[in-house]
Amino acid sequence: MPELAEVEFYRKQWRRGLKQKILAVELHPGARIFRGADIAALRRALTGAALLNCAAHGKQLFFRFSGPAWLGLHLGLTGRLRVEPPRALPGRHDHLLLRQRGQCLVFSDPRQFGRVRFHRGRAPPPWRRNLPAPILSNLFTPAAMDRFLRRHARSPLKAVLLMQQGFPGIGNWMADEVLWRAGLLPSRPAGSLKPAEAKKLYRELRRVCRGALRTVARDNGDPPPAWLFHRRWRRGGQCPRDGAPLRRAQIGGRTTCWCPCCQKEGV
DNA sequence: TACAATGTTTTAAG
DNA sequence: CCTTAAAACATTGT
Repeated sequence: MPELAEVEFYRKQWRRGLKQKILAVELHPGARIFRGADIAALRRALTGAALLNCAAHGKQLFFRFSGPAWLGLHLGLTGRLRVEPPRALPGRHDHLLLRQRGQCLVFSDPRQFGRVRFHRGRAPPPWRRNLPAPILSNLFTPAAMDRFLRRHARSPLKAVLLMQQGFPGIGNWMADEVLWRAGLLPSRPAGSLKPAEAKKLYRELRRVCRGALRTVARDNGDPPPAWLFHRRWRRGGQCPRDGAPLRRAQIGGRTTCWCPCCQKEGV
């Protein structure tokens, strides 16, 4: 599920627990999402601690607690964060519950591709440092994007857009949306773009991120009606721009949707 | 039934 | 050491 904007939406769910103490931590010790994490230390440190800060970076979520202690969450493909009444009972896929006075913060993930990380100490944990430049930050420059594209010059554009080291927060539907709006075939080698094409890719990339944040992150709703998003899974889906039947294929290991009419091979 | 699903990580090959 | 591609992970829904 979660790409950039959905992750931001889920961050805002748990944000409702800011400044409040964790009265109890409940978790499923064997759950796969805890792989590699020190569960005993997590439980010990967070019980009685206050949630001081929350931040989203691409698809990653960071929560800082008094102590100090850090919780890193990745939602994988099916992870969600929600807020329940204080005494709510955990459902089948609710693997982590942080009970507070006013509410209970819940992390659920049926498929468990998601992940929980824990770190104790004042300094930010290793997994919180040296993160790639956020796409909407001023560190994400056209030159930086071009460098990344050239570094993966032989891979299809679609696959490169999915790389979190270069495009943090971009996932399957956002990548298709960006390429559709930029008029670029997903199968184009990333190193084959002419300057004008790279410029267009950059602009549409930022536009899609902004648009998704404005709509999806607000209330977990849908992107704007004219976006490819609404047609891409539909059988017999048509291009919102020219009505041409959409094509689908596996590119970069993922199902990819594009319009053969307005997304062209370079000269 | 069999396959695919808004994602990473590991493994292996070039 | 770097890039690239494919398989693996676990569960649900069509």
